[in-house]
Amino acid sequence: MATAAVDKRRMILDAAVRVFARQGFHTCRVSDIADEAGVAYGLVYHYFSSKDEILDTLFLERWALMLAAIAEADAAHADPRAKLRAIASFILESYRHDPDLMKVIIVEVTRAANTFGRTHLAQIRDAYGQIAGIVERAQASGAFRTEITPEFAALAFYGAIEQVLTGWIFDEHRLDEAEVRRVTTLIVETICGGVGRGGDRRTSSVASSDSA
Amino acid sequence: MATAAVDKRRMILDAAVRVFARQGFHTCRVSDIADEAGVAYGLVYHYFSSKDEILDTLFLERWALMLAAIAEADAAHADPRAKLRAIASFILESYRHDPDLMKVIIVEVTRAANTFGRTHLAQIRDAYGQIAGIVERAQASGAFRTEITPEFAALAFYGAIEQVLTGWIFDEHRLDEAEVRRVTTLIVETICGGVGRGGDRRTSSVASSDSA
DNA sequence: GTATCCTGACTGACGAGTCAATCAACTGAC
DNA sequence: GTCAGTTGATTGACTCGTCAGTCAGGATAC
Repeated sequence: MATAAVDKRRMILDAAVRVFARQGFHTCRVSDIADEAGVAYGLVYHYFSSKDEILDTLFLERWALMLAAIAEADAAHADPRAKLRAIASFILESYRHDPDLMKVIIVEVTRAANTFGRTHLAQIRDAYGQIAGIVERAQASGAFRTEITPEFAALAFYGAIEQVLTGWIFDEHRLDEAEVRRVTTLIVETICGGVGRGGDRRTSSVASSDSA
Repeated sequence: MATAAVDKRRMILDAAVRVFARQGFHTCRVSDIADEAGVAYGLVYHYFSSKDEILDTLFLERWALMLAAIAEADAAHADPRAKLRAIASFILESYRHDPDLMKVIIVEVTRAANTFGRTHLAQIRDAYGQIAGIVERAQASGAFRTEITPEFAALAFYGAIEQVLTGWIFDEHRLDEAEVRRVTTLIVETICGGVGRGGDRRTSSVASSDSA
């Protein structure tokens, strides 16, 4: 377990991020990853048992940070709006620091949990669940209105963020800190405040238009 | 161009939807599609020049309907909320009628927009643009508030819908008409009204917290 | 009779994963 | 301090299954 050994493993993972982002997981060859990492083909199989395991590792590493960030956002703030802001900010900062990695996570894993292991699906849903919990407690405390289910609010919140990132991903948009702040505000404002005018709220009409 | 010929082409496309949904585009073989369609392998290449072209065709067919539905929703209603409701309803109904097709569109095309033709990307963005246009005009007429940019509102709206569908896709959730109505209401209510309480609106704080 | 539909065996390329061999660092025996 | 022995890192040529796409020919319609 020499330092050099650890470095090579890391180099392969980092190279894989760049290659997956550039060519896509299915389209690229394992030899592309080895070449990008400046490492012999066989070494990839010394550290990973398969091409899939490389993607697995990248996702699990990143998602663990994500879950931790959500838990921390929940713990660090009292105001639910501040909690959501912290989560949105974390995800946008992740993209700012490593757009390739976020591209891989979103394009290859989040949307592809189909063919991939069901394990990832559980992890992803864990994140939604935590966000829903935040909303639920905000409703219980009276800070958020109860017409919208917590699970739905969580999906809309995460969905809005992912859609913004997806838009950026394909034309390799880079952000600065100011834009992260601006977009974070926009996301939280949209989900919490809505796009309609204040007087346009139809709180009572929700139940009536929802028959059966 | 006999009727039977048209039918075979259609049969291949329909079979491809089922196979792509079940196994994923990259994982499945062209022979799987031919088998599913009850047709000889070679016939697939009589009607389509490549495996990619099949997916292309499915996407373009569906997306044309999508764009038409958005245009119609815009034309048929005066109230912007009703317009958004019509669009959300159309997408959810599409899922209700053909979940496999929607799964393929969302999972395989969004994912492939990377390696796939930029044409699709333009088509997808066209839809966002139209939705943004609806929001923009609603703001001009005073129905929607102007703190949230139309482009952003469009992303959040579409993102929320896609996230809900993505959640359903992986556990093959089927809906009835009542649920379509219920979820449509939820989406429109979330995007237009927001999850926060009425008094929680921070209209003026948007500009102040957004430095630079 | 010819144009289009249809068949399925075949091919050629490609790429994931294997493996036998080399190298580098350390270990302990003398 | 050095040398055989051991363990793990590293290499890249090779194997072997897989599959997209071809093609030569048969069936069917008009």
